[in-house]
Amino acid sequence: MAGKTRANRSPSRPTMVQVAELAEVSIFTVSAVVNGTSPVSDVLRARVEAAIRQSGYRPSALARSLRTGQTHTVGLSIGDITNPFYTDVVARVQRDLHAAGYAVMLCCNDRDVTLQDEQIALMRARQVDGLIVSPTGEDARLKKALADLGAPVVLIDRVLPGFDCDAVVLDNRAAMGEAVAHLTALGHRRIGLVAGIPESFTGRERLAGYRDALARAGLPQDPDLVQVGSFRSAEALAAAERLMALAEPPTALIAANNLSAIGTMKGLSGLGLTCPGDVSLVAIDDFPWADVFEPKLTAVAQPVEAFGAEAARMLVERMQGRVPGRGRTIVLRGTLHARSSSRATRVT
Amino acid sequence: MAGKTRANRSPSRPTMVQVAELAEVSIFTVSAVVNGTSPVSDVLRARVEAAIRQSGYRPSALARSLRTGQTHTVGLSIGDITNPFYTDVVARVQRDLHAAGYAVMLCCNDRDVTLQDEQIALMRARQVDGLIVSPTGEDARLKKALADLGAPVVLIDRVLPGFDCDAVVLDNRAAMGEAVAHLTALGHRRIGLVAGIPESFTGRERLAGYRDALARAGLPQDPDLVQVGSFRSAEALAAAERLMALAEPPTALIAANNLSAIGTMKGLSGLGLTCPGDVSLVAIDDFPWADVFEPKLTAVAQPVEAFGAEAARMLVERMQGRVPGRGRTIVLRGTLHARSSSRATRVT
DNA sequence: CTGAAAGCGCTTACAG
DNA sequence: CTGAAAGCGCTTACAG
Repeated sequence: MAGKTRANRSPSRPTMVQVAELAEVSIFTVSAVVNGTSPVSDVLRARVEAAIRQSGYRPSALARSLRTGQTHTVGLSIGDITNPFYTDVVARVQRDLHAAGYAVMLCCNDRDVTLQDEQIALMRARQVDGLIVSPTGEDARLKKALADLGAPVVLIDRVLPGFDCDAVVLDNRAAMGEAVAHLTALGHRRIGLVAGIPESFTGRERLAGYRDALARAGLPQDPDLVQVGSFRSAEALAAAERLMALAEPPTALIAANNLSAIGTMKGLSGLGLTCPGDVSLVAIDDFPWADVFEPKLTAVAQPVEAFGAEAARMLVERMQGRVPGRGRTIVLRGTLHARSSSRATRVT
Repeated sequence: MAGKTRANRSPSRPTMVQVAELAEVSIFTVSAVVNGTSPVSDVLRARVEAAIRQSGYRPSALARSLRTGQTHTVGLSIGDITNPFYTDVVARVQRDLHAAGYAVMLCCNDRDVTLQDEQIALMRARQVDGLIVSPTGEDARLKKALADLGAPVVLIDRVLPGFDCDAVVLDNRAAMGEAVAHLTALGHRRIGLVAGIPESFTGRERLAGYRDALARAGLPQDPDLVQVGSFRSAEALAAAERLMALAEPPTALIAANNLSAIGTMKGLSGLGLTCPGDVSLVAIDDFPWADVFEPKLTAVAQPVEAFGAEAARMLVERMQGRVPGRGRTIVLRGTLHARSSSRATRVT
């Protein structure tokens, strides 16, 4: 081991001018070989390359961006990275965008609209070339902030009514339809919903999907069977408690997302109820460990990789100006994984 | 709803010069009121503020950074955001750094050393003011890249032998010690380890902690009882299979991290073994759902929030130049949560 | 194929 | 308290 490497501020890194002087060429020539933007004779090229190696020159992305107006940086704004759905999406977006030559700036607003506006302003100031956002709320201020960005925007998971741009969303109604159909096929007739945020696209769509599916199955709509869990564990816990406290409690529950499923399970165990013994449970969103721990959660898995890949692809297309015109919406299908948390009712 | 807001490239945003012209002052005055960097008379200030409002002027962080040499951007380089430990740490780092006025650039290298170097080079080109990194490998090239950064570095989770900088790590030996002590107290004498990466700081420390604890308990060191799971689910699955295939299989297993625990559980269920019926299991790293699904995983929880908070705090101190001198290492303690995945041996 | 020069949008000594 | 001007490190017409 060659002694300790010490972290220290480098004493002003070499600039293009210095490389030019070293190589005894003009700064233009240096730029031309660095960027391959203009043909350079072999002699000069060799001199420049030697000078670069010798000086340890690295171009300043900052200066380049100021000149070109492009930062090759993309903003990624979500509510909560801790939600496994977003974690997976972020992972894929980061990977694909890096491969396409873009860095990603991550912002989590924890569902705080003000923080969200602030973060978008921050990304605007830093002149991101594009933005992928899973919007919190549907405020006019948000839409204005996005429009003012002056860069293409791709929405993930949620659509923003009244704002035209690319988006990639789940077929929420179909996903909910599968969940309900799975349970009715098992004989369930009272199916409770631990619902999402009513003010969000996903919350509304999943609720609508639930209602549609009940209707298709010829089941009545009982408002008591829908309790808002706000896509959060603690709220879902309370919602599950309310559902199971009904005079005629449901025999099955649907959790509107991953965190709701955990909260619902907590609520049940707090009440001393077992799943699927006392109630069946189906969730929208899958977990990597759902196959392993008990009850093995029946879930409608979202194609998280596709979410990230499609969002990154569409954004890159827009940033490169390859796709003019109005926003495109990609609708992805979920996949039901039937496991042990849902079972047939005893009396059919 | 006032019609659709259309996402479009703004036709060149207003500049400081334009604001100055509008307000009929010098560009210096505009800068002074924008940054509060120099006192300005009330009359001029009012004119400037009006001009800013009227033109919708927003300063360019890019131009400012080029001048000042500070980007107020921090790099965050980790192996895999999908690992819940890093997810939580990233969440906290992002929050604290944003509060301190820094944006964060996220890079995941998926344990690819080459990709890691590339991403560090990318962040260097973008002139990040600092870097938080959970290093993949301990290569000399990596240490050189970090030193060349010319900005303070804070290590998370892993220390880099031969590179002096701030770091925040778990007391891995103590954590392992607690896991082993918990199991020996339950009467276990053959305790298998689904070990981490031998070439990493955490892998080595946790293994050493396991060995020390066995010694303290007066138990023999059986090399067969240590199988490498590489901190990954698939490898851990195979390691668990090897452990349970021993002539004299262990009565308890320790998984070296969260993903190893999931892999170990998969391995067990593949072999038709139950936990804790056939084997007990203790993991380093906790899960938010560990209290809810069966078996409820006994785990040594890492203080993930503290990891993020301390790393962010130390980096900010360094970036502000408040703390000169050699690297500081903060060692955090884990907390054992005894749950149902570990139980007493039948014959004591 | 190569160079001298303007300019991207700011900040900041230096004068007044 | 205010202004004119240099310069951060690049790219890119414009000439030759």
